[in-house]
Amino acid sequence: MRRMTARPANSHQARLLRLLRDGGPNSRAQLGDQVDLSRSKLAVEVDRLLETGLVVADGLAASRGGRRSHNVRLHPELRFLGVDIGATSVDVAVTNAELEILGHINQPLDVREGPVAVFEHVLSMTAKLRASGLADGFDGAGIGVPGPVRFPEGVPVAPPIMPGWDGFPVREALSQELGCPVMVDNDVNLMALGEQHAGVARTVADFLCVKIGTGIGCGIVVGGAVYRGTTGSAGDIGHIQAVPDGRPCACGNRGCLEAHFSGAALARDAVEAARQGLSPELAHRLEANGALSAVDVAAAAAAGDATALELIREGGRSTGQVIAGLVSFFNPGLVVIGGGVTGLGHNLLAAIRTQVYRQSLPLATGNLPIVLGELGPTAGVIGAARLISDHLFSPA
Amino acid sequence: MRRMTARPANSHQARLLRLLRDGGPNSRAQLGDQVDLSRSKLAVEVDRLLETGLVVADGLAASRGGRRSHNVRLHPELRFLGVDIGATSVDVAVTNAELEILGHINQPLDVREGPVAVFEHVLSMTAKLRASGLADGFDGAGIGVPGPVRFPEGVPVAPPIMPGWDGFPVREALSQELGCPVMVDNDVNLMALGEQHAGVARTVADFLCVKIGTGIGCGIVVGGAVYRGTTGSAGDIGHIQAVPDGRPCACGNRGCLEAHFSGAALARDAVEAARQGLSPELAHRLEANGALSAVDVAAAAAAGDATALELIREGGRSTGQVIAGLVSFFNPGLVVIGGGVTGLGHNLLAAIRTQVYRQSLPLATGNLPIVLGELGPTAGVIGAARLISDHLFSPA
DNA sequence: GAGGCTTTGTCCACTCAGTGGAGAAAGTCG
DNA sequence: CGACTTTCTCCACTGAGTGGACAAAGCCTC
Repeated sequence: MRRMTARPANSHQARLLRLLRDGGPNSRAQLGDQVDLSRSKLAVEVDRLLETGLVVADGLAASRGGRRSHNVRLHPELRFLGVDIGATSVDVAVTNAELEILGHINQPLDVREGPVAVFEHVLSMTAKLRASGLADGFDGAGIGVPGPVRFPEGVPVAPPIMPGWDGFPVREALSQELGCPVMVDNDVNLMALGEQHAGVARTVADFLCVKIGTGIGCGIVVGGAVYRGTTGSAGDIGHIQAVPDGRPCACGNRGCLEAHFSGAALARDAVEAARQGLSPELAHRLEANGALSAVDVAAAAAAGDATALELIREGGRSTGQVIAGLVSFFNPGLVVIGGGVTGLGHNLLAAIRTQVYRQSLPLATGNLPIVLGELGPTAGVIGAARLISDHLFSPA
Repeated sequence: MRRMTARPANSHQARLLRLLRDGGPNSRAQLGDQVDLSRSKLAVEVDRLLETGLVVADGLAASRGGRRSHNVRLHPELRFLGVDIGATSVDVAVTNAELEILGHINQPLDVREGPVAVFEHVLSMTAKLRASGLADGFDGAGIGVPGPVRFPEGVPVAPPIMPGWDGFPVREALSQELGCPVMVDNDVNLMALGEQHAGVARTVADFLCVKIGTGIGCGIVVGGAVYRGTTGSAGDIGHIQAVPDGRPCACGNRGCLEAHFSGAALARDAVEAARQGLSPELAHRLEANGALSAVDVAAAAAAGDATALELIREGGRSTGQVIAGLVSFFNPGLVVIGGGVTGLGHNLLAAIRTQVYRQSLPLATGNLPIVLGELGPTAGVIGAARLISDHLFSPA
């Protein structure tokens, strides 16, 4: 394989590349239906893309009632790397130019081990994917980290849960290691991008994507583009007050959403309930594993454990309380709920919905779907691939 | 005078018109410094604008060390009308093409009288302005209403405080009466536009503009453009819960921000305090006027009345509580506080700041100014003029 | 006030993006 | 096989935009 280095020379070419990425192989004629260019001009730009090698001929298409058209597609050997670093695990995936996942590895890993250790893992996972023959190099990589990022530079800033990463030049370091362009973003933003690209948010311009994992964050999409805020911390809703004078939070305040509901908080509350003898189901599981997680709570609730169910409902209420405010403020066209805790499924969703529909303005909730993400654990890596492909498929 | 009907023919002309609007009279050479066009092309576009009559010659500029340049400016007879309909009063102003206010009238008026009655007032105020010789017609008008608007059509939707207006074709009706293009928006959005154009937010891309008047709303500016949400209700923060299990609100919930702090709530609390004998100052003023408003509370606080001061602080805390959440979520570069209640001045601002800086994330508040609006009651009408001029100064 | 330098404005030949029509090539359908 | 449709290519033409040459009009110094 040989790596592609060319970039689209103008906005038309960029547009065409994205159409081929999102729509798959396509004929000149079909592309022409979508781009508002004369056939002549379109042919010229496609020919130029063929010259660069970004696009290749792909045989003849079926006839639409006349001469059969010559299909073109993105180069089949293009490869993107998507990396999603969570608080407690890492996902690495290889995609083709159409952002289809060709291979995907997940590994538990504590982000607090610091950038150097984490990078070692990421690189060894990458090596494994390469060794399996899916790629012998990458044309671009996207990487998500669980904290705020100064987006233009690709550097984490003051990340609360990953202190050692502050100012670490993630973009530069990874770019050097992989020998390809790299873009860095918050993991929540990448989840939103993923759901927008291939999930439930495909047709919505303005939406929120709430990720409930170890912590809680919210991806904000405005007019189809991720909004990152002035310092890159937009969507950091974990420390919005959900319960006045509530539980103390690591941030120093009380009643933060994250202190009341998140993977960590739920595990803590479950252990507490088990110890207090409130839930035989949870106690049983605690004894078996020595620890509890959202999965245990979900299983207990499914088994009819009232305490577990109440924990989920209570968390949904807190989350819904905060989301209700955001919905009134932002008036989104869709709210996506994702992250590890979504294993709690319908019970959680129902509690959130109830709270939001009760508290937000009717005009804002009137036609507002609140749904679970569709892509599960792959949303992040797809979003990462989408991030870098958006970058590469834009005029140089 | 004769009205201008031409529109810019392309994006260059639109750009030039906006530069002349925001920078005043300017020479071709100076314009060239700002637009990244060759002098030849620039001259062609300026000549075309001169032909349309949108732009006129304006004498010679001072020398910059060589040949003196010929200035051009927007046609001096262009007139925009800015209308700001509040809950309890109406502002109407005439501006020139540079959006400088040439005349401004304010009149108390209850918006609940309905669109027909309000329009009658607006038109008679407009007639007064025309009679004073400031304009004999308008090239465009912007109008703000205190409720959500379906922006593309210029029609209020389900406005809680102005029930009779639901679905009333404001844009069409006013356009017909005035014989010029009209754009309609939420009054809060227009305040944000005004502060962006000529006030404190001139250089900020992403900011929030919180307007505390009879109700409370928030203008959202993303990347320099007003964000309106999916159904036009974005920024409607008056019914976000500020105090759990707090005061009952007209919307049916409890503890809404508006129920705890707004012009209406403050007046209610002040009367209550006066009646309970907690505040001699307020009681005195209540007896004198038969009613109390934010102005009275401000005066009482300034006179050292502890109860009045506490009312302000308490309101600031509630408001700050909600803003803190929005700041964490939105990560703005600036928060502007405006509206009638800003007469409460520094005490209010200090309470809001304290609460926000305490509750929001350090990264989001680190370099975040929270300031009072600069334009006071003229922000709305300037924003209205800006709205229509943005529309007219964009390619047809 | 003459001469040199700078800035501004005008003119013009040239490049290149993009259009739209003509017509060839390659299909389908009856 | 002929009529019709769709796709692709070719080409003349338009119009946007560039950049250089040059004239006009200012400043400054000697």
